[in-house]
Amino acid sequence: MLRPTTAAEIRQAFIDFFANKAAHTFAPSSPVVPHDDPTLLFTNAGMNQFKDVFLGRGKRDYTRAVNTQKCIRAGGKHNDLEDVGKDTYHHTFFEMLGNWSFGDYFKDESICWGFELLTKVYGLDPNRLYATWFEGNADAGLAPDLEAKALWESLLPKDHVIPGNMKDNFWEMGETGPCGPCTEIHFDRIGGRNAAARVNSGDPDVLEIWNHVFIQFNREPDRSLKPLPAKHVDTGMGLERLVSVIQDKRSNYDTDLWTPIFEAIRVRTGVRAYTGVLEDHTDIAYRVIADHIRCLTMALTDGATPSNEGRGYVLRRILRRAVRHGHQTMGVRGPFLKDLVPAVVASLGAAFPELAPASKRVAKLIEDEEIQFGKTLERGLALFADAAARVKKTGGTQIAADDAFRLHDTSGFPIDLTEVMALEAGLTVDVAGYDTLMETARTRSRSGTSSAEGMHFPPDAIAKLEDLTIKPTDDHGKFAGKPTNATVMAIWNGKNFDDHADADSPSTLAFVFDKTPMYAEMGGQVADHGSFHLGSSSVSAALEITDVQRAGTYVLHIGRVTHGRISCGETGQLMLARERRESIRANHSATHAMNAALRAVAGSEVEQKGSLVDGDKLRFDYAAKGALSIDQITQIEQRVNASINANHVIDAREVPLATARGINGVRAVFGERYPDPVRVVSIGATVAELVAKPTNPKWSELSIEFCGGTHLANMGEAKQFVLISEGGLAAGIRRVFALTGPRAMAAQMAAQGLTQRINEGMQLNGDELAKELGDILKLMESLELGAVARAELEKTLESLREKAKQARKQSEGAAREAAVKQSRDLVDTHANSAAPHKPLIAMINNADSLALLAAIDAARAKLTDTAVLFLSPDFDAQKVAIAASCPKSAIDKGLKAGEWVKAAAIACEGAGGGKPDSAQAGGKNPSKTREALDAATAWANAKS
RNA sequence: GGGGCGUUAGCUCAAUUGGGAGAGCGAUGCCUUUGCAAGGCAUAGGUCGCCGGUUCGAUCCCGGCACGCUCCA
Repeated sequence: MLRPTTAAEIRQAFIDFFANKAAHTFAPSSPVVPHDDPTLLFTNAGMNQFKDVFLGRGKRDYTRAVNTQKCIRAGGKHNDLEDVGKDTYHHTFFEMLGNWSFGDYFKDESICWGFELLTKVYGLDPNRLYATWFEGNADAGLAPDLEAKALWESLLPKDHVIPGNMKDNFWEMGETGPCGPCTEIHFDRIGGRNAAARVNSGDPDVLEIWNHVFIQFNREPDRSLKPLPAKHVDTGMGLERLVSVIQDKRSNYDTDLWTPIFEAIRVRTGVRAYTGVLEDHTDIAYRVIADHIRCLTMALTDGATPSNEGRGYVLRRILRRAVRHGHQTMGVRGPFLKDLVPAVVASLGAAFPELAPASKRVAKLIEDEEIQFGKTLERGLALFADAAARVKKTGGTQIAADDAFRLHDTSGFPIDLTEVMALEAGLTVDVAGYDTLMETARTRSRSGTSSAEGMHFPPDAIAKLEDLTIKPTDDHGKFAGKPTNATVMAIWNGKNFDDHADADSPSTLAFVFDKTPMYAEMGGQVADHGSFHLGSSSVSAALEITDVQRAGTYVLHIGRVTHGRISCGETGQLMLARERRESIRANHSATHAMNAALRAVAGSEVEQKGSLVDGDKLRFDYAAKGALSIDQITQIEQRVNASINANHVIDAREVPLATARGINGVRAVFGERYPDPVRVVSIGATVAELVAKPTNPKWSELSIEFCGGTHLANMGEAKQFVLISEGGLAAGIRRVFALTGPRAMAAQMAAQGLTQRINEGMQLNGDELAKELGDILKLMESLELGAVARAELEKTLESLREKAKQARKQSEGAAREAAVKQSRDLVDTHANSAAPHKPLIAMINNADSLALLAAIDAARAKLTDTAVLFLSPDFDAQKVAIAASCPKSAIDKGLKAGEWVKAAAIACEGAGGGKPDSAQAGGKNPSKTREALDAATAWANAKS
């Protein structure tokens, strides 16, 4: 057999070896974005998709598996982001080859097959291989793994078999959970020597290539270890490293996994070719950009989007790092990463067929994000220029720490970027001060976090229930949801199991029953609420249930005992909150109908990204290019309501997965794994009809989804459907909210009422108009309204707004004119008086502060060298407006406007101030206007 | 989840002890020019994100909310 040499051949050889040789099932890589595990930022190990098996919560219909898993290590616990580019082997995205045994084979087969694959198939020299085994740990009560040691000594020279400690050779999944010893296979790139001492020493020429984990214990909450009944094998071998070893390259980046991508970068940017030098800036940029574009292409293909939080934020940072290296080192301007996507698809598209169809969408996402970053970059550059200018102005040479920090904190400029820019400007940066600020910001951010933990039900609790031979909860009644006689099987208080629970117990408890009619939170549908009662004629004890969760095969009913005592073994009646369930059903069925309508109206490329159905509303997220138009929203509503009016039948039934996938037009959520058989929910035809003729082209017009939720029997029960809002969630992702039933009808009524009010409002004038407009705007904010109705109302409101604005301007203008006219009369009289340079102090009627200022302006235009003070009482508002203006000659004599108005204001129980040449004030007692005039006169006289 | 920054004319942004909201570009009109490019003059355009509070007075201070950017976890 020919030795595999290219990366593609090496990958395929691994899969073929385990599939052909030892009957492993090829389990394709799960998405790099773990849609169903919120605790995980990205898929970061091959075992992620089998976590439920190791935890004892799930099963597969095979016991041996093999694949190459797409992994990302960036952000979160495993973060290799900062190291990428600096060395030969850190990557944000990489492939992990792995083989698994679920309670099937163990150490013997795992080690021997591994050795055979490496030496016989890949042709590695056994004399360059080293293996480590777990030496044991007395403190932890762990025996040495002599079995692994003996196996290796039968395969390798004895001095190539090395003991290892807890840190290197004992693997734990988390604080608690499955764990066990592991054995690592290392390879010496140099050869012809004994490199045992270099193993695990950080020498890049002696590297770990394959880790075999033997899961045989469960770490209990009390830190003790309990042997597992079913032992598992979990192995992982980084493809990029393996390829470098087989291709005899000293760096992962020198293999055929990277060279085509480097070439694409060279062509696009026009820089010199990659030379593989570690410290060289251009070569660093090559490595960073190549690594990051692989990571981005894969993550975006699998449904992630760059955003400002969570995994989306990690991706945004990765993209910006790549852009920065391109700009700074390679001198690229404008979006360029997007042009590298085809190179990644060409490189990995055969192994991961999902890449090619997504490539256009991915390139667009990347381009949008690059453009967006361009804007932020410009703002930051302006900030930096400002900071640098300030430094130079004061003759300094160092950018201040808080400037550097602000650049980082508000514009996302990493400190090293600021340093480079400072260097170019002939400056340095106060990095030590920056670090201090960074640390205080970090602690402040941390101190703000408060963790409120919900009901925790660890895997060992599930195991204990199994030990007590408690049967899985029978939840077949959840779709019918009828009151059910159920027996209490267990009561979990968050830490232990109790025999009974009393009303005076303050804590929230989780109850396990033998059967239940309640729906546990799943698939975007919230849990039922309900209650459990003991006693036949009168209720002797009651449990109020506010949450229902699944834990393995059990259903937890979470809530508190409201009176009496409930003990294990007792039987009572379990009922769910009927009305709430009804509206959840209506909302869920409407979600399906809307999904189909959305696809019909906005095009088949809209892809569901998630949904949430509760008793109040339905929420639906989907990937799409742009916003829905009002017209499209109208069409969607019409389609769903047409289905309601036609009273379409809704049917649900379990169907073998293969059959179900064959139904024309069936919809499945991106990245979701489905059980077999899978439950199919269809609207407009029964599942039996679908299965009878799966290829019928008519089906593509119906709503057919895989779904485990509760639904109506007929669409007519939803009564009415109204889409209330549509908006963007992140780039490329839209979110809509909608209502059904009574709430939908209420939204329509509200819209009608508002339309009428707006039309009637057009008859109003002046203050009444302004007040009505304010009331209407407030109502529009607080009411649930259809998106279409809202848009129409906004349009209608436009003219009302315009009218109110005109009315306001007109009344302001009229008041100003009246004030100005009075002012002119006063000025004429004053100018013709005996002492035209004496301060003019007078009262104006019906002038607010703005009109008063206009009156002052008018006076100043005529009496250029006379101080003027006007005031105007308003008895309705219980206010006195005061304003004054003083020419330079008066100010020189001490007649300052600010102090002048203050004197007048104090006399009418107010206050005020302003600049010497112009000032405003106000009084609170208009009946003292006379006193204010007198005070102003007296004060002015004292100054002249 | 928590922190920081921001939201001012159609666009890009100014505006400090809290005291009459500005520039540039764009728009409109007029002028200059054989025409173009351009130039000159003038004009319009603002609930200073929304709501509340403090104050005689809030774009500015305080609190809440919305949206955007950004950092930390």
